[in-house]
Amino acid sequence: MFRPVASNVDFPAQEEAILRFWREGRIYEKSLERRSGRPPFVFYEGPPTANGLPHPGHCLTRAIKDLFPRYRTMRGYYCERKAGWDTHGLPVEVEVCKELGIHAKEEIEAYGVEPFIHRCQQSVFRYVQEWERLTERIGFWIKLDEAYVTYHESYIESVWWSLANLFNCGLLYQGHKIVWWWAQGGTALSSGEVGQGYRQVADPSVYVRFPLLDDAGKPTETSLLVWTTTPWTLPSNQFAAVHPGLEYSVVVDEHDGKTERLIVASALVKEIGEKAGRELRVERTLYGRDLIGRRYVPPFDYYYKTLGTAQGRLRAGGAQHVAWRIVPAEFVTTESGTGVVHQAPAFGEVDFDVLRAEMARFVDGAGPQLLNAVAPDGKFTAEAPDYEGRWVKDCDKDITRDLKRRGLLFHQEQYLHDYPFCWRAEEDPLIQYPRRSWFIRTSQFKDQMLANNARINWLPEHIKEGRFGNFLETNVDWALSRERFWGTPLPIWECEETGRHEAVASYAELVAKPGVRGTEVWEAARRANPEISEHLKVHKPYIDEITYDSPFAPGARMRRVPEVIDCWYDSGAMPFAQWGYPLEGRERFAGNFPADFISEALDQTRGWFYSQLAISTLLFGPPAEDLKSRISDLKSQIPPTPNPQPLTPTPYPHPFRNCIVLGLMLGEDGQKMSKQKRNYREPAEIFDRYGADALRWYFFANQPPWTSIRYNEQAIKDSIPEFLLRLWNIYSFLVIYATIDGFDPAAALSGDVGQLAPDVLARAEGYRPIAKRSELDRWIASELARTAAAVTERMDGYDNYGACSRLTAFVDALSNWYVRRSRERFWSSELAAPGSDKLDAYWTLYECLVTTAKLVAPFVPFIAETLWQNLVVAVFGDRALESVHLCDYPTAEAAQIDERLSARMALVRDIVSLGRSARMNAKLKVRQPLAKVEVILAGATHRAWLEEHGALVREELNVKQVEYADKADQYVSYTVLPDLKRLGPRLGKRLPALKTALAAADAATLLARMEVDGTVPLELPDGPVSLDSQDLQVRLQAKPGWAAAHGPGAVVVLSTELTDELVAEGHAREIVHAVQNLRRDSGCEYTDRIELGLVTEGPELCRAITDFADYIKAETLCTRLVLEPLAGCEPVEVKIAGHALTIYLVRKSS
RNA sequence: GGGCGCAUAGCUCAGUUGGUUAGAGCGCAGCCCUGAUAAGGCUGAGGUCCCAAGUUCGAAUCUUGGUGCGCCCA
Repeated sequence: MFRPVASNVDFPAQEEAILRFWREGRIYEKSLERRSGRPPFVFYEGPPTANGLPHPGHCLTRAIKDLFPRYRTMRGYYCERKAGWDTHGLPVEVEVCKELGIHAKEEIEAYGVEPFIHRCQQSVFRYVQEWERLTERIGFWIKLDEAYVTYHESYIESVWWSLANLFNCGLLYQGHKIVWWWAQGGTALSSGEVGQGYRQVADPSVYVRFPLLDDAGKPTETSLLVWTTTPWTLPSNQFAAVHPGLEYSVVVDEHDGKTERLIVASALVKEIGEKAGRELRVERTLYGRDLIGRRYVPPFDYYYKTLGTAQGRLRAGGAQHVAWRIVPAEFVTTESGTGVVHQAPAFGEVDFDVLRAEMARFVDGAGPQLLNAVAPDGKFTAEAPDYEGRWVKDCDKDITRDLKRRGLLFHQEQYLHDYPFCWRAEEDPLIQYPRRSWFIRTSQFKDQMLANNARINWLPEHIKEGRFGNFLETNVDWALSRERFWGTPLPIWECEETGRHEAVASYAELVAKPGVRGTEVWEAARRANPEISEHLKVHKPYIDEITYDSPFAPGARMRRVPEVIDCWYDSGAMPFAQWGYPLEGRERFAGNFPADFISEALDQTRGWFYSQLAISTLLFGPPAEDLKSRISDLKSQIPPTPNPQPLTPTPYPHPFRNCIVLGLMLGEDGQKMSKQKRNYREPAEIFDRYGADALRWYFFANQPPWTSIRYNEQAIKDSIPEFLLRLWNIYSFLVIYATIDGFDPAAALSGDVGQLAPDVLARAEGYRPIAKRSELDRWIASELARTAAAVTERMDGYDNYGACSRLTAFVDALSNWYVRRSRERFWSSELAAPGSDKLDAYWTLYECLVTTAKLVAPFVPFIAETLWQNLVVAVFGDRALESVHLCDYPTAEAAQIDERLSARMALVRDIVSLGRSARMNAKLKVRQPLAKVEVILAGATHRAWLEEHGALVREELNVKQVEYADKADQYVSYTVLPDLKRLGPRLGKRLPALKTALAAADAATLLARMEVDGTVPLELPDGPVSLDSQDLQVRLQAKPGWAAAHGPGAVVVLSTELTDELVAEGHAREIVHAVQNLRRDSGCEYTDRIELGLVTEGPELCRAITDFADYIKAETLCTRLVLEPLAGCEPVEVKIAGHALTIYLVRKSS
């Protein structure tokens, strides 16, 4: 038999027990084994970093990542879930630095790269236990002990293989990148670090003349007026930028007896004149585009004197001067400055983009080169001899003075703005500075990435064209390298003599190189400390020690470049690197590419979503048209390696087909979740208080997953009574009565029952086909089938929210209509004999619960398992599947869907609800029986059926009689409304006229006509219209003066007339109610018998007691009822219908 | 400064190609049940759908502009 169900259920404790069961029973593994050989459903785990603690936001990610794989597994797919950890990157280094109390790069070097790396490796799993505990506790089934780890050798070698491929295809190149640079510390800062260091400062603001040249190259009287707040960048000036669409003015400036002409944006003429304290007269205007290409003289001639006349050949044909020209730029505005922007590409990212665009116009090598008169230590180089060796910011004053001396300074002032400083050395301003960096030529694959993106199913959809699509549109080459220590080493070796490069695809390939040396460093380290991880072999500093003979110059050595790579590349490579492909795992990779499903939060748009798409498109997509021939050439030149070349192109989309982009979770105060603010509760505590199912249901059922939600503990708590407890109560109800009645499905079914599918149940002794059971049973069976169909459809479309709302509605229907309406069937003294209505009720409720357990299993896996364990395993033992998660997801039994019955029952529920509403308005308690209700229906479709089911409504509304009428003009007024959705497209502008005509017409006449003819002609001002029955909707409204309530489909009118007998019955019910309260208060068991003495002065109450004595006795389990006091008890006085009633209650026995 | 998103009841959130009276849960008020009982149920009050303009026969929904908030980028 079923195990008894505790009345006060402790979900968290129960979940812990289920977790033990899953673990010990290897249920996850078995769920996979059952599906082996079935079509795969491929899931990729976006690797979290385990060097920080997980918070509730991570719970959402892990819950969603569990939901769909679980669902698909039940739907028959084979869905492996391999965990992964992201282990590289700056955050790890920062953590270690904190421990060591150091900051700067050279401090790390002083500490020693080798011990530093060891510490990094040891710290990456600092919180892995917390992560693993969270993962298991929330019910995320994923293979943690076979997790891929981005610092492992096999993973790194996969990454190397992919980079070598890109290198060999010419897609990896060295260039410059402008970074925020801490010159004193000699290191670049991440954007996060830069963001922390902004302060308001006053910088010099200078307006400088750049004299224009005429076509012959001779200086003119006209100058560009250029504005900058960094005078120290002027020696490295290369261009002046204007907006092509902006209007500029040539202004005449007369001062000190001189006349000169300046070019500034028209919008700024007045402001600049005011600053200088002079009247600037506009001579003429022109557009920015008219200026483009004009040459000028830069303020310093350090480079100009040698390169001033240099020209280069253009790709488009012809030649042009390489620098000191006016160039177009969209970013130029008139919000500050002059509208003409000084360009020093070495010291500004947008400036550098301008340079890059200019370079691209010239044939290779013929265009401008980057000019940079500043060394990495922030001091001028010998290229600016006047300032050599001085910190750039210290030179601002002298530079300004020099400009003034040479008559180039137009105006000077102080400018207050926000400028970043180093967060660890507050006095050091950061500068933008070019660093050499390795790039992936992603911009050449923009179209391919867009085509790939177009095929991905993004949820929500706007990500595709919005945030992600826009990001791809503005794609720039991926700056891959990092001048750091803890990361995947860039597998490129450089010839110390020629500077030529070679990429290495694996460790084996490296050590097989001719004349290889340096492997002994690692071996010695390993001997000295056998504890150190094998995987560190391919990391700095050991890998840097390995050199080999250069193939490019006899006698020269190949040495690794110093950089490591962006850790986003690591994670983006996981589709193949998680298997160690191609050295290992070729079949695993082939069988798991692309992914069917991934999900991460919105912040991964430019992170993991992009890195995966970019790497996959470059490696596995069809190559860019203009690269095709080049790549095949290159491929033929690639020396044979043990590794295969990229696969044949894989059709888009890859590497993922469906992606749910989760919203960000805010703290309870609407702020970002933050450890300092403590605006959230630790996940472990949530599990202990409410349980994982409550949290999961809150995530799945309260909103679509992509809405950014405010963490709301009350809402988590609420998912217990709203869903879990409601389901639990139904289950508890069944177990209580099944135990009393001895309902035992296992006794009725022999042999193996598997997952207790409908066909198996049908074999059970006493199980009648559903079609032969009562209407209520058929109704709930229909609801169950409809729910299964709807949930499946929604979940196939990755709509967990829609699926949950259907499940909620079903559980509500089961609890608040099926069980409530069936209670008497379970209580009846009838035996649960074969063919009996009682047995039908048991089988129906049992089947509903078993199927519901399966339906909710992916969402709330714990309660589903608990139900299955008791309803199935406890009785069938090993004749049934040992876990609900091994079952197939229920499919809708089409034969059991009865839409008409569902509609009818919905109508009954509406009518009952209306009746209650009417009672409430008339202040007639449900305990007061009424003689009659009249129900007026808007349509006759279900009337006959309803009339046969009067008992339902009678009981629910406590009335003696229900009458149906489809016309009842006395109670009801009719309104005939047009179906706008139907008529709108047909009538368009004539709709208002139609509405007026309908309002004016007599509804009853219209309806009568409709009944006879099927159509109604209507005369509108601009001609006649014919309406059919579907064009019109009838709305009923209760006329005032009746105890009535109206809804869309019906009006319910109460007969409020009370006979003496009805009143007496009402009183009797009140008395029963009072006695029952007293029974409870005096601690009676349900089965205790009592004796009652009821004493009252009120004649009506007396009559009620005498007339309904038997009823009162039966309801209250009373063996003796008298109208006088009883001894041996405390009398209790209550007031009923205005009269005092004294109750003497004596408890006898059970 | 740019991009993307969000704004609906006191709170947390739904609202399905524009359609008649905009929904749920919680909270609140009133009531019911007392054989699911340390539960459960019913009914009700509560909304200028952020503001403004536009498109349309009709706008919470589409367009434009604005305000506020969040995220990403600069």
